[in-house]
Amino acid sequence: MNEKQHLTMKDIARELGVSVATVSRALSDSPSISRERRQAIQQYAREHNYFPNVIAEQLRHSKRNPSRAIGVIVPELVHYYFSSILDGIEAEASSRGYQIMVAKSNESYDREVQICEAMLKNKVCGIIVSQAKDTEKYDHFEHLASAGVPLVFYDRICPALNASRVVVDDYMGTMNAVSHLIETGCKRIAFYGASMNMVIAKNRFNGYRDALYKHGLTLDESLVRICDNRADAERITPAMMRMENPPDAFFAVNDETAIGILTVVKRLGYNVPDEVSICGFTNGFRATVCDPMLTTVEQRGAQVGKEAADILIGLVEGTLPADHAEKRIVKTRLVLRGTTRHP
Amino acid sequence: MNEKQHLTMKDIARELGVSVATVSRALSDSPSISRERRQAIQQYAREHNYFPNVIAEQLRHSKRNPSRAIGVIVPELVHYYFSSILDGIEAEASSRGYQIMVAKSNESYDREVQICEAMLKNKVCGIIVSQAKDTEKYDHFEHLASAGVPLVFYDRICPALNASRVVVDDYMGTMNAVSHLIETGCKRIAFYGASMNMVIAKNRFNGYRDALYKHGLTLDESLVRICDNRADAERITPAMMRMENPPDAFFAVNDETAIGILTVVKRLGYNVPDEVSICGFTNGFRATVCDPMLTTVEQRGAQVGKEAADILIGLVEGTLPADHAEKRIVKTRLVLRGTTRHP
DNA sequence: TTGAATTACGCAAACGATTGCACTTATTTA
DNA sequence: TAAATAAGTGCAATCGTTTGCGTAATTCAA
Repeated sequence: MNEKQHLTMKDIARELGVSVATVSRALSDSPSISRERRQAIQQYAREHNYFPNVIAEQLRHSKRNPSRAIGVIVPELVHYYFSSILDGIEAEASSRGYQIMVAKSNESYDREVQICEAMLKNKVCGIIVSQAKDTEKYDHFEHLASAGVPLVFYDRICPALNASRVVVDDYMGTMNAVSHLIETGCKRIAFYGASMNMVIAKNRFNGYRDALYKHGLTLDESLVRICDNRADAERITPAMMRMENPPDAFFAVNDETAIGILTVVKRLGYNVPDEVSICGFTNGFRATVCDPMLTTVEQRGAQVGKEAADILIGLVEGTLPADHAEKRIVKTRLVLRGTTRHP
Repeated sequence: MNEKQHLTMKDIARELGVSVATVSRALSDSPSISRERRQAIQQYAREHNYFPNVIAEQLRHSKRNPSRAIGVIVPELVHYYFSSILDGIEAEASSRGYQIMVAKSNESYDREVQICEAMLKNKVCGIIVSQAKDTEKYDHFEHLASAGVPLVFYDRICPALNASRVVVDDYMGTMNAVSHLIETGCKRIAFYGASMNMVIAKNRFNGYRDALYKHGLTLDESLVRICDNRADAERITPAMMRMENPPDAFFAVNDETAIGILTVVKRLGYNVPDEVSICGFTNGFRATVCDPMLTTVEQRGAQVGKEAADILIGLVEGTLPADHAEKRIVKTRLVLRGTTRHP
């Protein structure tokens, strides 16, 4: 019933009394095989549902043709932004005939190194990666690069490496969002961001700062906090609101944090958005679930993934020169909802 | 700088003036090679960071050793439950030395067939799959099975095929949830479920029905609706509440739908949970974001994924007999929050 | 009829690794 | 001293394909 052994060209050749070479050529529709034989062989193959052994094909072609598997390293899987990116990568890859091999770094440097090794062994044709928070050494990436495996960074890029990358426009995204808060009457805007050693965190902070300056406001350090998750937001926000001159708006580095702020602010009896405005960053599932719904900066993960895959495939197929570092920036979009006032 | 060409055994052999066979044996630490040579070869390999070409290894071993890549087919990626499952699969797979190859069916039968083909070509050692909603033929799965590729279904199983599977206990999960609604005083409980041609939808409905019966309530068909997303929920719920004898509770097939109900019910001025109770199914991101937070049945996607990977690897490695159909059921857990009353 | 051109195929080497077998030395035993 | 044993290597086939080259059979032109 279940004939484990796949049919090979050799089998077909034996059965039809021709050589393996003839079978190979017939199946690739080479004109150097007579029409009748070609058709006979193709028909036999079809009827016995032959399909080529890619392993062998790849081995034969390893010099010229790379594999068609793209390695994707993602810090987390159960995460709106990252799964959107994965979705974008998968869509682009599959539409261009590539498969994706996915591994989760769990934000750990060691795991990241392991994964690179495994992917290299599995002969991926290239790797799309967002660095783990943990990662401060780049030797594993350099090693890949010198082994000729194209690398594309997304989200958390590696500033020390001049590699291809696609990021969202954190600076402008934040700048626009904070400008919107100011333009709807907010004067004291708090900023909850991630630790500044990540490039994206710094860019968002700069966008915040410059939006304030642009509108003639001053930066009050007491309104700036390191905070990028809900639990921390719920912990530190009450104190923030107890200040003698509390904020009238919050910009949070992601939706999750914004929701934490919203929860606390509502519990403390403030009206959102009239007394306190809140703006997040991501536009994930959560944004339309809370009450009022969250104004937030849409991060367009699927687009990021698509661009990353596009660059990688370009690098693999030689459309882009191998030594070229392609850098793309995906524009964000401010989505206005109920946690901010409207002009 | 960037020497594309990987170092092969042949290179090492040439450089050290020995045969390829000797290199192979030395690297596998065979005692039949003299200690000095063995060490010299190993050192040379290490210094020039040689690593074996898996393609070639696999070709050589294709008879005995399957590959270590697991194919995973998922209907959607940007989805809490499915990304949780993916997370569980990835964790189990990577801890046991396997990679995962992911593809998204987009709920389309045609795409599903394509993917199966691609995965077969890429010589995955087995496939973990949730059927697309669309799928009603199973030939592609049977084809895989007869090619000797182990198959494990999760979530949406294929009832016509006696294959391994892991599902959550939809029946008991729903039964317990509806019982909880009844025990906290609800008498008219509406049911929003998916189309009954999916097994999981039917199981959930049966759980609902039996919970009613068990508590001496009767099933009112006018309270049962086909509805599994937020937009539909927001569309049909107002009419539901305008009935002369409106429901005092809702059970929804997923959190998203439950949120839709919650939004409408709150807007209509009902108090949740005092006048109307709501229970969802999933326990995803949304559940803790809405106000009040959602009582829901936790679906434990990561556990489902882990079990599925465990079965598949068992099948691949022969721990489980190849013809055996292992069926596992993951217990759900009712998470009580603010949208239902507490005893 | 003969040489050239064309057609249709097979041979065999490659891709990179593994492994049974044979072979050369060196060492031991009788 | 001859023969048996052991230790250390190499040869060559193999996994399933692809492909340059050679060659037999056929056709064509002169």
